[in-house]
Amino acid sequence: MAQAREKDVIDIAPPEGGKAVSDQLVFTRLHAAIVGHRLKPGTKLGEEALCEVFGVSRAQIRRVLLNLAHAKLVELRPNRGAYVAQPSVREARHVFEARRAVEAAIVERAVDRVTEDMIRELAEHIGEEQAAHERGDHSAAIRLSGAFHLRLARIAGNEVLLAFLEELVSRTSLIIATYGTQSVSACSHDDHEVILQALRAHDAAAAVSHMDHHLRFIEEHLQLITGGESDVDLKTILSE
Amino acid sequence: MAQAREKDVIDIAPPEGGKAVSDQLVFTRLHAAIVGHRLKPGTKLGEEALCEVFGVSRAQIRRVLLNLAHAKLVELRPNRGAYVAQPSVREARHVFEARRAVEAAIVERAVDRVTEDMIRELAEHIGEEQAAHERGDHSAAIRLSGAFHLRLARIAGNEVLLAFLEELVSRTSLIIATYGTQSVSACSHDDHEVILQALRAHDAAAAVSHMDHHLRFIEEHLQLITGGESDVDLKTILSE
DNA sequence: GCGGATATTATTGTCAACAATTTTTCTTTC
DNA sequence: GAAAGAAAAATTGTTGACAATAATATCCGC
Repeated sequence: MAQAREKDVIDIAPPEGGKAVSDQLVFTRLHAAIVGHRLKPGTKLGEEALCEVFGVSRAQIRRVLLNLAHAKLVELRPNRGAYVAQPSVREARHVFEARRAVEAAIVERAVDRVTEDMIRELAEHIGEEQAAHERGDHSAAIRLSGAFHLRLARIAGNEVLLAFLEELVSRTSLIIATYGTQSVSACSHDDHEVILQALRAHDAAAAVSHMDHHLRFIEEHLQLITGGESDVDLKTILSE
Repeated sequence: MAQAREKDVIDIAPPEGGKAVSDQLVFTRLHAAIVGHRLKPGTKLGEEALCEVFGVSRAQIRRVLLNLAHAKLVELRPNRGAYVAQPSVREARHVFEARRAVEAAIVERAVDRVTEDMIRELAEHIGEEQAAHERGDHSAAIRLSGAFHLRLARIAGNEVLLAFLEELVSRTSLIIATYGTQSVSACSHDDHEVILQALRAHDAAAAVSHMDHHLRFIEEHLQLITGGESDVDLKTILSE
């Protein structure tokens, strides 16, 4: 009887299918932790540990880790476990190059589709970004900066490009965690304002150009010195 | 003793971990079957059936289906099973729009990096395409056509853009399976030749333009009439 | 004979125990 | 005391049984 009551309580507690939601939830939490620089690149993600943290089965954790690996945020080493990915310099450059291409396409389409309401919302968003920055909330600043780009992608109205950008924004955040200096997130926060101006003027060429410069600026302020993975070089050098 | 010997033999037989390979192999086989139009959109992919076909466990099939779902070739309906995806008209248009953006970026970079050897290989490839086409080998023609675009992506030298295009090419093939007419693969097969000419001349603007027209041409020859999912429309209409 | 409710079957989803592999710890030897 | 080797512990990978859900068949009343 006491059991029956307890079961009822449990049934009420999670309003929607307790299991499927849970899968998404674990993913989101880990995703946020990695993208928010709380889980640093290279950190081991032991299955048992994650099971205890989230109170779920290993099978579920395993599925989520597979999804995170697909998002390139986690690296799965066979028989060795899951680790927060450590993007190489090469990979970082490719991500930025791809981002410039994808965001150029997005901005071009956004210029055509943006409305007055959207511009108002974007301006508001930039306000939040600056607020987070002024109060020194790094974590929020990173998140909001990415969110701005994703808003443009939604305005562009192409779900495939949006999905691509979601992946690229997340990976960018991981790249910044790996190679970023303090200055990175500190600078460039009114680049968004300039882009918004071009959008307001429906000037596609200017918008694309500003976006391109914005992304190049961020990339240039990373420590992407080739040969960062010196131990690998040493190995190949010493083996002959 | 006999066991030890047998173990050695086994260690030699499959050069690389028999299990991990198997995972990849099942994925590749299913991927090829879907992209090659042998498994039509909407086909149910029962777990038990796949287990028998490939002689593997359900857990493995499950993992592979998750990967195929991530590649957007399979749709996983909770508690209902896995089905070959049926891209909507909207989705198809977004895929083509994204492809134009991604391939423009790829071609721009390929123009700068292409060498004489590569141009020779591409010309050879186009020859194979035409040969497959002339002998009426539809399946090979589709595959080779996609492969041509992926070759350009490899020449462009950006692994992220390559991964994006791999996804888009596969999805395009599924879109053609869903909305394609006979004419689609029949036409446009010397568009590749024109693109190659622009590459040979290192004319970025021309290459991008030709690629754009090539992709638009394919898209236009699909039956992407909006409202193709008429049953959905009926439902919403009749419910009020 | 037809529509609806119920029982049966088949299929998907989950879990816990077991096997295989890697990492760590503890000897042993020089 | 350090290096190599072996035993132990911890962790990942796999399998098969069980639970939950959806699809199908059967039965009953009209």
